[in-house]
Amino acid sequence: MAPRGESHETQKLLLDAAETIVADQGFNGASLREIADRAGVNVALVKYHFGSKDGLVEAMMLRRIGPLDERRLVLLDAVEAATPTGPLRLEDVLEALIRPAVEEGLSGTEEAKQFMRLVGRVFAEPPVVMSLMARHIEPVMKRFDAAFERALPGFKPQDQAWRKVACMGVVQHSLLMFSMMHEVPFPIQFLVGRAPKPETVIRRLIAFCAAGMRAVVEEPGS
Amino acid sequence: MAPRGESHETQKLLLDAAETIVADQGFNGASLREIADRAGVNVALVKYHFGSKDGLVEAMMLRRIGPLDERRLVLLDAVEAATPTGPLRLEDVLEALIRPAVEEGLSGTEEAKQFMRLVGRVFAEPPVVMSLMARHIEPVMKRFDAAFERALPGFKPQDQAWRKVACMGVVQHSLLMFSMMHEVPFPIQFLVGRAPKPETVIRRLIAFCAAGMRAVVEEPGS
DNA sequence: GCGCAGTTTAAACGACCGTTTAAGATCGAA
DNA sequence: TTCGATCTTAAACGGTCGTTTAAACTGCGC
Repeated sequence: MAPRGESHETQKLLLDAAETIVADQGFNGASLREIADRAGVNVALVKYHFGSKDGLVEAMMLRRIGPLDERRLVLLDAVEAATPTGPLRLEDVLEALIRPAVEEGLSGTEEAKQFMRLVGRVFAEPPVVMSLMARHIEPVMKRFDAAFERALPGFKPQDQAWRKVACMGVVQHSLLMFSMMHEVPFPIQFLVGRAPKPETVIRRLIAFCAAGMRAVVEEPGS
Repeated sequence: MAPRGESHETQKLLLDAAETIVADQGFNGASLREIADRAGVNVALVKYHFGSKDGLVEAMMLRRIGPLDERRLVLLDAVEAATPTGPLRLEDVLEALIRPAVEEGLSGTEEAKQFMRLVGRVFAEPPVVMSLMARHIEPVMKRFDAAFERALPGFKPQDQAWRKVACMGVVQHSLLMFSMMHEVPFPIQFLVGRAPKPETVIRRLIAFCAAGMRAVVEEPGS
């Protein structure tokens, strides 16, 4: 079809198929034959274009992680530029963290939604997937650490840490639940109502996380 | 060794081994041969005692889910009994939800900790695992729904729903992070400090979730 | 002693896995 | 046309999977 140069078409077909199937069944559950079938290409092309299953999944994740983290940093840059000194508004920092993820997960292409599902369960994946994600998100998190310190002056670093973990849990779990709401075999009924608009979700998650991060923990002196 | 009657010993060995290995590698990644090896018994005994891999994992989960949910309901009963009418204290309801999970996940036996790791990633598992968990936790969640309505009167049901999802995300993700902190190959460095005591974690998560649940979301009128 | 149900064992079954091979197709360049 | 790099193909490789088989072992009632 398009022989000369690199056949980006076949690669794209494989990456798209991998996104759907890996998000659905996880790294171990997704087989190369199923991915290749969905892409409509031969299994051996995985080795040819990506070297191995690990290589395919790595390329699949890199294609999405980059733009997502970049958007987060662009938004964070804007927040920091608007307030060069003094405390940042906590809600603004949280929005830079949350908005790109929600927009990708709720109103992106079908493949982008699938990818956000995978992000929500990345800690369940083998080291190949997990460490790749961790490696790329670490410098972004360092930037947000500094921003949270400016937004919540007076909080000790270890207090920031667990609060940030809690926020990531809110975002990941909420996106995962929204993505699973539309699956037919989803057996949990305690999610009432229809899927809200992305802007609504963003406002809700920011409000929840901001209140949680500002929460004061009473000391055990009692 | 103990032939007559049912050989509960072999079953326990298999369940313990399955807990560790399934929590580590997920349902798809854990092989029966590895589980049987760790248990020190023959692979065929899985079929004999549990019928299949599905049966083994199902039995493994039921052994833990029951006591965990029971403790949650006992605590919730106490809260409701102490305040038969009028609004409940939100922190008390959250404690009934959070305390049993944190205590199991941070100070239980090694196998109990492993199980809580699995709970934190249950949404990434095949329907066998996922639907089983969902089926058993649903009636418990119904009870907590009613309790949250009493604790936050004036909130609409769909507002309760997403807030509860956010809380579950906080608890699951935090426990998962704590359990992964102690793994040597864990590549994420943004969790500073040592593992805190369970009581500290419980107070923190309750404070974070309570503040988040009370948070008011500004309406889009702007 | 023998029988017998409960339990354990080693070995094999077919299926699927990720990977590899070697040959073929397809085009632009010479 | 011939060459050669790029891309694709069908088929097979060794290995592991969950499952199954059939035979052995175990301890109690008879």
